[in-house]
Amino acid sequence: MSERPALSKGELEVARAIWKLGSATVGQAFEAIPESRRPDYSTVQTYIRRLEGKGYLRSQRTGRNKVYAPKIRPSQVIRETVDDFMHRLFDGEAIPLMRHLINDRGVTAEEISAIRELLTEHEVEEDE
Amino acid sequence: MSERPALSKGELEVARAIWKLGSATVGQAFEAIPESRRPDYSTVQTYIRRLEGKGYLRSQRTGRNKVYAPKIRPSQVIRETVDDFMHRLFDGEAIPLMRHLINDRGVTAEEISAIRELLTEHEVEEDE
DNA sequence: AACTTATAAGTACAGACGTACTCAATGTCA
DNA sequence: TGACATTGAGTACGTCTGTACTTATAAGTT
Repeated sequence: MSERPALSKGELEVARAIWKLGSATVGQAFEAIPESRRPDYSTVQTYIRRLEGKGYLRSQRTGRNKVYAPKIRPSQVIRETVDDFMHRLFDGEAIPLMRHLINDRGVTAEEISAIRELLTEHEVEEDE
Repeated sequence: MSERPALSKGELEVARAIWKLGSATVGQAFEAIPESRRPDYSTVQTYIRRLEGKGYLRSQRTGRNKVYAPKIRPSQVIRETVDDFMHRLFDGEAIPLMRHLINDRGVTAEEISAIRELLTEHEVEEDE
């Protein structure tokens, strides 16, 4: 089961940019990263190279360019990443994390309603 | 604000052990880590040394022993850690993370009720 | 007092990571 | 066609991290 090395922070940022675009060249990924956090072009290049090495992306040449796309579904990567995090900080249990999010942080009334809706939607889906 | 270096995985595991105990010697922290994940005693020692260096723990001698205790409130560290994570994976927004927890993972009916209760409790508190 | 054990303190070391420079090749526009 | 921009590929390098060994010392035990 999933023995890819985990994503580092920098790699994750870049991977997310590519996920959002669907697929992208280094330049496009670079542009897609918010300027405030954007590292050097060559750094992005390095992250992408490593991402491909780790098995998260695959590439395909188009003329002289290389287009990178997810090799593993982003949703799966996200799930694994959240799982790992939840294990490390909350013994793998969702409820304590939820409790933290709800209590130890300023949740607005709207957010509460939003969450309630999520719950209801989820229940309905489950019923089908 | 908070310019401590972040916790590494190994450091977090050990820090959590100490948090749970309130304060502890290296040996006690070592024992408190589930055997399955427990590294060498000296590794725990190293993590603790680094935790103190990073400013997360402080120590106090008791005879020939050293007792380590949190220098920063665990709740704060947890908040910062969750925040950082949320930023890196969900642009800092709680709702998408919640949505993920609720939808993209098997939430049981009981968990849903539990979450509803959390929400209600939170609202009540807020009203006081 | 000698032996064993726990703890402290220091050192080590490879691999991961953040970060970027260099150079070469290809494409574009004046 | 010559200069500039973009991209690819390779290289570099210090710090952080996981992981542990070693040495010294203080305590408790026989």
